[in-house]
Formats: sequence, C-alpha cells, structure tokens
Amino acid sequence: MGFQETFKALGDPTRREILHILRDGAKTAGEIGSHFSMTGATVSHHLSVLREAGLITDDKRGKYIYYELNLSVLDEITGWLAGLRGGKGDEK
Amino acid sequence: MGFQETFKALGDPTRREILHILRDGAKTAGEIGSHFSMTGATVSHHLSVLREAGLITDDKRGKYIYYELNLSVLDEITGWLAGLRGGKGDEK
DNA sequence: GGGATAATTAGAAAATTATCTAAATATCAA
DNA sequence: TTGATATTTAGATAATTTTCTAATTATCCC
Repeated sequence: MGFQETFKALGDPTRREILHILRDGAKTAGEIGSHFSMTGATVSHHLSVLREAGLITDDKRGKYIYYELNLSVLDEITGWLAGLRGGKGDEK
Repeated sequence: MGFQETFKALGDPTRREILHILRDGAKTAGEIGSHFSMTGATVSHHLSVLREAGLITDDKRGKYIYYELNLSVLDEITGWLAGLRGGKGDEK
C-alpha cells in the first residue's frame, strides 16, 4: 500500500465505478459484478487491485465475500492533492 | 479532458513528482527535466499527458515553455473523492 | 458424500504505456 | 545566415495492464 498503488488503482474507470457502488454500504463480489458486463474473474481482479491499494476491505462470511469502502485511504489521497496547493512553502 | 485522463495522469509517479515540483510556481520544461534522470523526450511526453489531463497549463515565452499547475482540475478530483463519502444517498 | 453456488487463481492474448534514440521545429545571438 | 539551445514529435521496443477461459478452493445443503 502506498500512493503509487492507490493512485494507479483509481486510474481505472471500472475500479472507480466499483468504489461508487460501495458508497452506500458493503456488497458481495457477486453483487458488484452484476453491475458490469465483464466476467467475474475480471471483476475479482479489480477488487484485488482495490484491496491491495487499501481502498476497500474484504470480509468473508460463509459463501460470500463482502467488500466495503475504506475511507481513510481516500483521506490520504485528498491530503496529497491538497498539499499541491501550499505555494512557495517547502513543506513535505 | 475528464476524470479518466486526469486520474490516469495521476497514476504515474513521475507525473506526480512533476506536479509537486510545480507547487511553488511555473517552471520551464528544462528545469522540470533536470530533476529526473530520464531523457527530455520522456519528460516532454509526461508533460503532454499532464496538459491533456488539464492538470497543468503551458505558456511559451521565446525559447522556453513554462508549465504551471492548474488547481481547478484538482478541485474536481477532490470533489469526486468527497462524493464517495456521502453514504446511503443517491446523489450523483 | 455429492452437487450447486460464490469467488479466486493461473495462464495467455490483446491493448496500453513508459521510455529510448533520432529527427524536426522554433528561437536566439553572433 | 549559421550555429547553439530548448523542446517536441516520430517511431520502435519493453514492460505493464486489462480481459478472457479454464481450473481451483471454499462453503452450503440434500
């Protein structure tokens, strides 16, 4: 996890849409996949990229795996973007 | 220009560093390039990706091209990220 | 146990991207 | 005009990424 993986994860439209789908609460891989026309394997891949980037967490319950947004990593990204504004300063 | 190009542009570490370098004001392509070990042609390519993404603007003055951050596009990105928080709502 | 369902992993093909070298364009200055 | 400097564009190659199909793992239920 780190900026690199997170920014890269956000660079794909399918992954951004997944995050949007998770906006209002946890969903299973299957529910998420039903929003797309690609195969479940491909969706699973995107979910793993998002998980490795720290943008979502997974929670296995029986046959299902529930995915949920992890907002704290979004804070870091937002913070980085905000840091671009500072101006002349030399803050990290 | 649109989210896709902008997020993708932010997904590369060299490009994020360029934005960071431009934090405290406009710089020429050469000044920017001197921070990296890659060729000027490669830096030029990254600058054009950033420009097409709306993240920087260019201003040619004589022999030099000055690049400068465009903060308004960063606002759009930050806004999109913020929209992920809303919760149960169905707002765009 | 055996079959059905949910999801992932493995491996490969196709598309995209980052980088390089070489060549081109534009400007400045003698 | 000629040469030097700043930067981009063109074309090629290597690396990465997206997506697929097929196979695997895990769980549930009869």
